[in-house]
This record gives sequence, C-alpha cells and structure tokens, in this order.
Amino acid sequence: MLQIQTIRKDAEEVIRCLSVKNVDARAIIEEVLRIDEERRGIQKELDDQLAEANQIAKSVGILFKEGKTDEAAVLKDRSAELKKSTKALEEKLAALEEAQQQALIVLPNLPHSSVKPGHSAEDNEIIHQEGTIIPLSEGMLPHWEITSNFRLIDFELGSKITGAGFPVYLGKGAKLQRALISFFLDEAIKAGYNEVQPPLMVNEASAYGTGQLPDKDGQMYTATLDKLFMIPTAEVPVTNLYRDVILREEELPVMNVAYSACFRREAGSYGKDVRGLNRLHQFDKVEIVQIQHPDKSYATLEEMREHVAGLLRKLELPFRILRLCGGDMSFTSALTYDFEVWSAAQEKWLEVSSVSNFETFQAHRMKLRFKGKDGKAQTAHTLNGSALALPRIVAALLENHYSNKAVHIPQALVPYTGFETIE
RNA sequence: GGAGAGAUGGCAGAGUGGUCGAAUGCGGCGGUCUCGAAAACCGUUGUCCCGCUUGCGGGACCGGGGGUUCGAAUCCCCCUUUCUCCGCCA
Repeated sequence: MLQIQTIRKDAEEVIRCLSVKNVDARAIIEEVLRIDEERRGIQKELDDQLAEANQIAKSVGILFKEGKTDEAAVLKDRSAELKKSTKALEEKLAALEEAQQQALIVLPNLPHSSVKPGHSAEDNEIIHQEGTIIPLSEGMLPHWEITSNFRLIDFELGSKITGAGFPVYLGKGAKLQRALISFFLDEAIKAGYNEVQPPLMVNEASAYGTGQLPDKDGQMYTATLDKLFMIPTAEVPVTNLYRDVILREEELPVMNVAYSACFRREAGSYGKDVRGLNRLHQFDKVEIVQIQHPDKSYATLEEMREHVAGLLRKLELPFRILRLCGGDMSFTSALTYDFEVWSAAQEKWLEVSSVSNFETFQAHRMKLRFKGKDGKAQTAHTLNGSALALPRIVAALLENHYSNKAVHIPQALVPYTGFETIE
C-alpha cells in the first residue's frame, strides 16, 4: 500500500509514476489529500479534548480522596460533556480513516524508475535469451498428445471428478510432478532457502497483506462459510508468516521456499491458450520468497533471477527473460522479470516464472518491519519468484525432449524420476 | 461438538476500579571496572498517530470489538485464539 506520507510529500510525482502503469490516479490522489487534511484537523481536536478529559479524571480521583465531593461533581459534568463530543469526533475520525484506507488500497505500487511505459505484453523488453530453439519438424507432438499417448495425464478424468482445468496425473506423469517438486525444492535449499510447508487456505487479512485483495477478488476460490481463500500462490501464506512482525536487521535476508498447490479461477480466460497444461485451475509451484533490507533488495532480485535461470539450464530448456513494461506489471510489483520457455510443438513462448520486487508495498500492508542497530523500526522489502511453476515446464519438457517416440528426461532430473525415458 | 481455565512489553511474569504504558526478573543497548573478557555495579530499553520541530508536548494501544463509569489492563457482553478434560476422528 502506498503511504500517505509519500503522497503528501510529492503528489504529482506519484501521479506521474502511476501513469507508467497506465493508471490515472489524479482523482483518487486529490481525494486522499482532502481526506487527510480533514482527518488531521479532527485528530488534533479530538486529542485536545481527550487530554482535558484525562486531566479531569485524575483531578476527580484526587478530590474524592480529599473528600471534596462538590468540586468533583462540577468536574464530572464537564467530563460528561466531553464524553459526548469526543464520541462524535471519534466516529468522524474512524469514518475518515476508513475512507482514506479505502482510497489508498486501490492504488497500485509505484514502478521502479527503470520500468518503461507500455500497454501490453507486446511492450515487454526481452533482456536475455538462451538455449537452442529446435525448428518444428515431422514427429514433434504437442504435449497433450504426448501425455495422452503415454497415459501421463488424464484431463477428461479431472473434468469428471472436479471440472476443466483440474488434471489427473498418472503413473510416470505423477512421478514426474513429484520429481520436479523435489528438484526445485532441493535446488532452492542448496541456494540457502529454508523450506516451509504452508496452509493452502488463508484468511482475509492474509489475502490483503500480499495484495490479492482487493485487486484480485474473483480470481481466488473462496470458502464463503468460513471466509477463507484457496491460495493462488504460496507467496500469500509464506509472506504473511511475517505479518505484524519486527525482525532484527541481522535476520535479513529471510529466505523461504515453499511447494504448494495453487488455485486460480482464471475467470474470463476461457477459449484461447487453455489447451492441455497451458492454463489450469489447480497447479503445482515452488515459490521462493525473500524479505530483504531496502538497500539490498535489487541485488537480491538479480540473484533470484539467476537462480531461476539456473533451473531452466539444468532442465535443458530454451528460455528468455523479459523485463515487464508498466502496463503488464502486477498491481503490487515495482519491478518484474518474466521467464518464458519455448514450447517446441506449439511454437510459442510459455510463461513459467515471474520474479518481482515489491519494495515496501506488501510490507506496509502487513506491517512487516525490521529494526537496525539504531533501534528504529523500518519497513522491509519483499520479493518473490516462481522457481518454478510445473505445468508449462512439464509441457516444454515433454515437447522439447521428445524424439524417436520417447521423452528423454534431462540428466539433472533423473535422480529424482528414477527413469531416463518415457516411452 | 461439550465443559473448564487463560490471552499483559523481545521473553517470563505481577497487577481485580484512580498519578499504570504498566512492578520484578531475563534478554538487548550504553557506561564504570579490566590489557581484554566474564562477573558485579550504574543507566537505558515498545509501536502507531498528531502538533510545534536536532528536542519537546499531546493522544491511542495490556488478543479484537462493543458497553458500564468522572475514571477500565482491572467490571459486563460478543468474537478470535491457546491450554486441559470429555466426545468424534485421518
């Protein structure tokens, strides 16, 4: 969440930054400033009255002890008056605070200064590409044919028991899932991350904390009776572990990794690009999450980017890295790198990871701070990245490593699968 | 699901209506002593908001919300949560 102090300091700059994300925030910003001014006036008035009331309460106590009940009675009357007016002011203040909160919470994070404006995925900047792109040739198969031929995944069965987008993994297909999850977790642990296994459902406060609410309401599955949300990513529970926490500076960076199933309604995305594993309602993902000192968070972002690149190299997949333009960046992000792998038979790039620095945006929402040597609490930076999301990796793996009517498992993964080929 | 007992500062733990933002201990930070360290001793030690601004003043916060009272950590109601016992159960 943006801080009122930031807006107060330079509202025009905030408006300019948000325009990079194609958001016209002027009306909201002006409203926020108007509310803020009124709020501060009310607060001053209220505080003064409360100060008087506190003073009276103390005096009454002393007067009673001294037996001066008449004098005390006079003060009591004044106190009763104050009670009425403070109550009115308190209600007014609460309403203004709520209004300010409601206005602030719909404003997205400010993009990093390096983020270029742009309107769609077309405007993203390709900053890196590696691996060999095999030209489409005879014998190549799209992954949904491979999974069907070898009985790795049954999409229809998933439709029957749950619905479209909930595949059932079978035999070597299931084992491949488990192998990838273990591989990704182990690689992260080697890189210094601590493994966490979080709940798959979170409460409302957590959904607000990482910014899924109110922005992505409607994209999450909800258990309405219990007011719980199925997590769209492990980012939500793992980052919220540190909600309302003040860390010691020497505890930074906090590095956590979690495997979780992820649930997304993907409302409005039916039709294109949903074939096979391209877009699912439930999928598996290993997520890396860091909490870092503001001075070091961009260096950390680069490290995380390199970690993800390393995974794709070990899986021998051609990939590219994009720096997202303002228009394609998420609500909460200040800077995002997307990773895409080449799908040989579909002849297109598939997004498999998104690595972002949220700076203080999430941390402010969840009051995540750290305390340095000077004893002052300071808001931390949060970052996260997929390392990695399984379905499209599986798709690319099957398509890119398919030859002579067999899928050849990359060497790095064989210790995990226990088999070298699927045929 | 039923019954009972709790929830207080980084931690432990006092406080059952009045100068309590809260005793005490531990921990942390600074200092004295020491070649240095330990011990001992002295001091200090929460978060947020508002106002004049290197500092000071005011306000809020004792799980969350509401109420009683001139005055609530303390009394009442609701919620959340933890523990113990019973029931059910992977």
